[in-house]
Amino acid sequence: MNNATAVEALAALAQDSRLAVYRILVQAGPDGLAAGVLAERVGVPPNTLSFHLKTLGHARLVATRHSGRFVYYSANYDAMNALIAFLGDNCCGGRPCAPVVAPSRARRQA
Amino acid sequence: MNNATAVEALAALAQDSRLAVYRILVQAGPDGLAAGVLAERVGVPPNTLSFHLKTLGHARLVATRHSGRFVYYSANYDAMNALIAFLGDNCCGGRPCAPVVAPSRARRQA
DNA sequence: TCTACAATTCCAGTAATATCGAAATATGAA
DNA sequence: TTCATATTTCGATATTACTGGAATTGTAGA
Repeated sequence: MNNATAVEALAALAQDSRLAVYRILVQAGPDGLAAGVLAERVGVPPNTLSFHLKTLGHARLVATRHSGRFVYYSANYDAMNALIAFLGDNCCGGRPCAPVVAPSRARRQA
Repeated sequence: MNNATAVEALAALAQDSRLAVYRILVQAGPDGLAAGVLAERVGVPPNTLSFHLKTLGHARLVATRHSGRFVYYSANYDAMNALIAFLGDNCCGGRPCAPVVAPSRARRQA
């Protein structure tokens, strides 16, 4: 993870519809949801959502799986964990501190 | 934390100079750094950085402390932890899952 | 008070992003 | 093949964001 990659991921999430989609996918789990279902749930036209899904995909925050006419989108958990680790990297210069932002041991192992 | 607040925080971080500043402040710890020091480290004019610091401040990601002619900026760790919790909320519908994005027990207690 | 310095605000130009109608692509069913 | 559905691409417009020079505010020291 580097600055540019992190900016791309953060920018992908920094939009109403895209953040809503991402959270729905995190809650939906590994199987994901079809593009049309997401469009209806978020309340935007399918073409507009397609644009946003492309943005999330290019940032590697979501993955796609094709099944017949449907395209299922799912959250990429590894990308989020890497982003969180990057944001909290070397928190407080490595000294022990109460307000830790660094990933927990469990998270790093995931 | 709600969608709009999270979007504002993510948008604040989704910019090269601002992300660089934020990470420097996370590593600097609670004492923070003066605006001028940040401008020099990031390599942008003071007025441009001031604009970016205002954006980070409005998103509550950084706090300010005045001391004489200097203004010290520091990272707001609570805001980041709240954002991370929001992003991983109800991961996989609450079912136990390997790729957890939800905050660790230690993080929630911080 | 006068000067120096830190930081911010103002302003204008430029660039990037969001939106959605219409058209195109692709798969499945009749 | 023909039709219906799912999704994406195209194109044009509107909105928002980034940048940095110049001017301003505020504090400290001579």
